[in-house]
Amino acid sequence: MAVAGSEGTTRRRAPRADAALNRESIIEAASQVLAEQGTAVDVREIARRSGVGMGTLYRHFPKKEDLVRTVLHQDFSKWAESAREAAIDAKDPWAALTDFYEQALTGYARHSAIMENFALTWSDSELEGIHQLRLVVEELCTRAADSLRPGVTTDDLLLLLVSLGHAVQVTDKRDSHMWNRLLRISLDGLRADGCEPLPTDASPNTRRPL
Amino acid sequence: MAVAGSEGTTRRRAPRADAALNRESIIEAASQVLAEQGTAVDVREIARRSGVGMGTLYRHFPKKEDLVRTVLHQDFSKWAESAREAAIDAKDPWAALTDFYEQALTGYARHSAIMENFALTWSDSELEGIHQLRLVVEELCTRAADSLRPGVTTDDLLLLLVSLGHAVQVTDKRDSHMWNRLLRISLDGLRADGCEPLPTDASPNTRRPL
Amino acid sequence: MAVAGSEGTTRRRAPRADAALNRESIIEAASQVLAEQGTAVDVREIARRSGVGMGTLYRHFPKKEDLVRTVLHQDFSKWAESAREAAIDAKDPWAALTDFYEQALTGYARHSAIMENFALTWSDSELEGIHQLRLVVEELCTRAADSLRPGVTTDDLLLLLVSLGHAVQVTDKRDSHMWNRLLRISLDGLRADGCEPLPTDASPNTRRPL
Amino acid sequence: MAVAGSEGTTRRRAPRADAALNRESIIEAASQVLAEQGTAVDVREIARRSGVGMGTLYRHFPKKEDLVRTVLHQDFSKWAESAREAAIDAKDPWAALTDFYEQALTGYARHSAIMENFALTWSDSELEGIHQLRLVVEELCTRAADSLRPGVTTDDLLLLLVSLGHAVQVTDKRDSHMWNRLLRISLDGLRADGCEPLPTDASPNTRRPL
DNA sequence: CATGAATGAGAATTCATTCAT
DNA sequence: AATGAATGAATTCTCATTCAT
Repeated sequence: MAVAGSEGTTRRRAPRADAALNRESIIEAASQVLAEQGTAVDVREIARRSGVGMGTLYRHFPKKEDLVRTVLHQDFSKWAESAREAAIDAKDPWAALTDFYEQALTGYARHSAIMENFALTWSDSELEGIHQLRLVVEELCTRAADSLRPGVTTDDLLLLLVSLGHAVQVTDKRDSHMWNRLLRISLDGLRADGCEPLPTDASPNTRRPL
Repeated sequence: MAVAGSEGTTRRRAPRADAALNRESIIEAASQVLAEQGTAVDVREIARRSGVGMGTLYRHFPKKEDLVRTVLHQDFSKWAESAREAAIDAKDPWAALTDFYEQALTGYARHSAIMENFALTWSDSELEGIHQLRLVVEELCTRAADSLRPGVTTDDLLLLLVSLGHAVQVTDKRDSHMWNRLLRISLDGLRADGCEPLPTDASPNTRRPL
Repeated sequence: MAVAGSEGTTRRRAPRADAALNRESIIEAASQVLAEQGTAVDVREIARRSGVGMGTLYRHFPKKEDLVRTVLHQDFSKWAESAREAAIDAKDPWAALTDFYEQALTGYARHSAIMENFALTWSDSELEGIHQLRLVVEELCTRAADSLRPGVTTDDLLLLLVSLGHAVQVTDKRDSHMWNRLLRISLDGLRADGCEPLPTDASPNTRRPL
Repeated sequence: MAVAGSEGTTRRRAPRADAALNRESIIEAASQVLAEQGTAVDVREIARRSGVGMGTLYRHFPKKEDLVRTVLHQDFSKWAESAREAAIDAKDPWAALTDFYEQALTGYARHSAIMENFALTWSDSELEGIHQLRLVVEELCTRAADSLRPGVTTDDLLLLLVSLGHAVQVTDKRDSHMWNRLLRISLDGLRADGCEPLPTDASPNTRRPL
C-alpha cells in the first residue's frame, strides 16, 4: 500500500519522504469523511482514504480530536471565506446578507462535522474558524443595520445560521426547496418593514410584548 | 446493588411490589438519559440510574431499540399534548400558533433523543408521536390561515419547529432569551403583513423573486 | 397466568396445591422441549410450556441438570420399553433384533436430548434408563446369537444404535428412506451368513485381518 | 498477556514478524479448540490459546463465523485429501474403500466441529471441503461398484461416514477397537456377497423385503 | 519516519439461578 | 408452597490508540 507514484483509493501518497504532503493527505481525507459521517467516524476510515498508515496519522495527530480540530478549523475558515465572498459581490447590504445565507447554507451545511461542531461552539468561538465566521456576520450585521429590524444582533444572525443549517441537514439533499422557504421566512422576519424592534437586552421568556 | 433504604439516582429499587414500577423506573431513567445524551447512550447507564440489573431491563425491553422506541413514543406524545394544550387556551388562531411554539420549544427541545429523532423522521412520521404532533400543527396551520402569509404549509411549520428546536438545544439552558428572539423573528416572517406569498409549488433554489 | 381450570399455552396447571401434578407438568414439558432442542434449551421455555413459574420449577429441580437427568431417565426407560415390546412380538430372534432397531430408531431417535446423552453415556450406563436399554439389547443379543456372526457383543449392538440414531437425526424427518438403507446394510453385516467372525478381544487398530 | 519468551498453549506471540504468522496461530488454535469443543466455543478461548488479543482475532476474522468457516474449510479439505490418499495406495477398489473409511475415521472423526458440521451439511455440500469429500466418495463408489451390493449410492456411503464418524466421537479416544468393529460390520453389509440389492428408489419405511 | 497489525476496554445481549411477595 | 421478576456473569463484536518492524 502507498506505493510511490501509484494511486491508492483516493489520495496520492507522499512520493518522497515529505511529511507535509502526508499531513495534507490526511487532512483532506479527514475533511471528506467528517463531512459525510460527522465526528463519530472510525479513524481507520480516514487513514484508509488518505492512503497513510495509522502510525503516520497518529504521528501527525496524536489524538483523534487533534485531527478533528485541525480539519474543523480549516473547514470553518473555508466556509467563512466562501460566504464572505458571496456577500462581497452583492449590490447592497441586504443582498449581502441574503447572499451570505444562501452561500453558507448551500456550501457547507451538509458538512456533518461542521454543523455538529457549530452547534456546540457557535457562541464561544473556541475554534479560530468560527471566530472568522462571526467576524463576517458581524460586519454584515453592521452594514445591513438599516434594513434590519432594530435590536437584531450578530448572535441572532449566527444562531439563525445554526438553526437553518440544521434544517438543511434534515431535508432531502436534492431538494433545497424546503429550507429555502424557511430562509425566506426568516429573512423577512429580520427585515425592518413595520416590525417592532427586538428587545435590546435581557428579557428572557417574555411572551409577545404587543 | 440496589441497597434497600438507600436511594440511587432516581427511583427506589422496587423491592418487588410490582414489575410495573420497575418498568416505570426504567422508562423514567431512560427518558432522562436519552434527553441528556441522545440515543447513543450506554444501556448500562440506564440500568444504573433506574436501579435495576441489566437482566431486568432486558426483560422489559428485549432490545435497546424497544426501550428507545417506547420512551420516544411516550415523550413525543407528551410533547404533542403539552403543545396542543398550550394552543387551545389561546385567544385567537395566531396566538395559538405562537403559544404552540413557545410551549413546544420550552418543554421538550432540550430532549436530545427527541430532537435527534424528530430531525430524522419529521417528514415521514413513522413514530406515532410525531404523527400526533403533525396533526396538531396541521390544525393550527388551518386555523391561522388568515394570519399566515399565503403559501405557508404544515411542512414549513414543522421544519421550523425542527430548526428552532435545534436552536434551543444549542443555546444555554438557563437562557431562553436567544432562541426566543429567533422565534419572534421567524413568527414575524410567517405573518401575512405586507409580505409576498411563499411560492406554492416547486420552484427550488430561487433567489428572492421580487 | 396459570389460572385454575383454564389452559395456558400447552399444559394444564395444578388446579389445586398438589405439588406432584406440577412436577409432572414440568417433566412432561421438559421432555417435549428437550426432545426438540436438546439440553441447550432455555429453562424458561420449559417453565413456560409447563405452565409453572421458575420458582416452582427450581423448587422441584434445584439445578437444570436435575431436571434434565430426571427427564432423560424417564425417556430412556420409555425408549427401552417401547423397543423391547417391539422385539417381544417378533416371530424369531433375528426378527426381534431388526424390529428392535426399527422401533428404537423410529420412536426416539429424533429426541435430541436422548441422542445427545446416549452418545455421551452409552458405555457407562450411568443413567438408569440406559442401563435398561442395555439389558434389552443384551437379551436380544443372546437370543439371536445363532443368527449373528460370531463375536458380536452387546456393546457392538449398542454402539450401532448410537451410530444409526445419529444417522436418523441427521436425515430429513420425512424421509426414513436414507437411514433405513443404512440399517439394512448394518443388519446384513451383522448376519452370520458366510462372514468371518469379529475378533473376540482386544486387537485395536488392526487393519483388515485377512 | 503474551509475555515475550514465555510460551502459551500453542504458538509464539509472533513478536510482529508477519501478520500471516498470527493468522496461522489463530487458525491453528481455532482448529484445536473447534476440534475439542465444537462450534459453540468461546472466541476468547481461541484468542487466549493463539496468544493474540481479541482485536487481532477480529481483524483477521470479522465474525466468529468467518473464522469457523475458514477452519472448517481447511480441515475438511485436509480430511478429504488424507482419506483420498489412503484410498489411492490400495491394491483394489474394495481395499480403496475400506482404507478410505479407516483413514477418514482415524484422522478426523474426533474433530467435534467437523463432525458437527458434516452432520448438518453432508447432503447439500454447502462447504467446499464437504464437496471434495463427496467427490472422493463418489469415485470410490464407482470404482468399487462390482464389489458393492447393487443399489448402494454415494449418499449411502456418505451417511455411513457421518454415522460411523459419530460412533468414533462417542467411543474412547484410546480405543479404536469399538468403532473398528462397527466399521467391519458395515463394510461387510456393503459387500455384494449373497446379499439382496438395496432398493434402488423410493420405498421408504419398508420392513425387510424377504 | 512510515506502516498497519495488535491491543483491550467497552457495549449489547442471553440465561441459569435467586428471592421478594 | 407458588410465582415470575430480578440478577449479573458470560459472550460476541468495535474502535481509539500503541508498538514492533
